[in-house]
Amino acid sequence: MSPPQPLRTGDAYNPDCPTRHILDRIGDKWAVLVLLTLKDGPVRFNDLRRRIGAISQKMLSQTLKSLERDGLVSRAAFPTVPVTVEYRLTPLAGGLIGILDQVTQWAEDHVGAIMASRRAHDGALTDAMAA
Amino acid sequence: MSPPQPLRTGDAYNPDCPTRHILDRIGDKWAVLVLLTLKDGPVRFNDLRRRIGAISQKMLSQTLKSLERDGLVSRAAFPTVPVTVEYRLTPLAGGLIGILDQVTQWAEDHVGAIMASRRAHDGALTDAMAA
DNA sequence: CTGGATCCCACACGATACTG
DNA sequence: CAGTATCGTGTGGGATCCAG
Repeated sequence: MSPPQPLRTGDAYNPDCPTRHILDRIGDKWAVLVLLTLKDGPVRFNDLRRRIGAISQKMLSQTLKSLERDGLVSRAAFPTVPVTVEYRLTPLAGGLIGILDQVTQWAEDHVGAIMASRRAHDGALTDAMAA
Repeated sequence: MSPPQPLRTGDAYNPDCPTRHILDRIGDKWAVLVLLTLKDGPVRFNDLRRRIGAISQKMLSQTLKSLERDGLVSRAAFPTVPVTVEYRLTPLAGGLIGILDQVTQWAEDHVGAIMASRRAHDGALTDAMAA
């Protein structure tokens, strides 16, 4: 079960491998939150801000720009009186959302076990300290 | 497809929600890489280091500790002459690995489209500058 | 071999102020 | 409303040295 196996196919270990770029994007907490928020349809800038709540406008703007650059989000501006801008997922992002949903589902299903493990671990440490 | 729907069940937006903790863990680049490396069986500390390559021993140690605390990885030390330590996935991590595999698979499948989007985007910018 | 402890700095991120 | 620009800082994380 642990053969030599020098390096896997796509090999995400090599920083050169573009797969790492995607991993980094998934690793971006704000990006994931934004994608999830856009799941049910187009949302305007300040709406996104309010929905996510904790995000600063700088990070939101920055996150949206990088997501747009990656072709995961599209931007549409309407020349209304105060300008209106809508963000929505692109078809490309569709498949990713499905996976992200699985992640959040898994998280909801197992967060109990994980928190329990943390308490057990921390408790063991505390006990060791007391001993 | 875009009803009011004030807030989703688990609501990952609220920092209080423990689901966010899991998201943050997934958001940890090194943690994901470590989990993926452990997928095919137990691996020793320095083996992990070499396989991942770019990681510093500090981050590896730190990542392993937090994964162990979360009950996703288990540690086994053998009192051999130079001490030997093996890390392996716990059953709890099993389901997560499946999802992580989907992520890497998706990444491999769509990295081309994403890189193309980036080039198109950057090219458009460059053109705008030149104009 | 498996880590822990320290030093240190780049940079991610938040807060604030300003523009179209 | 939808951003951009600037500044200050907290800290993630690398490099290095040391210990069991």
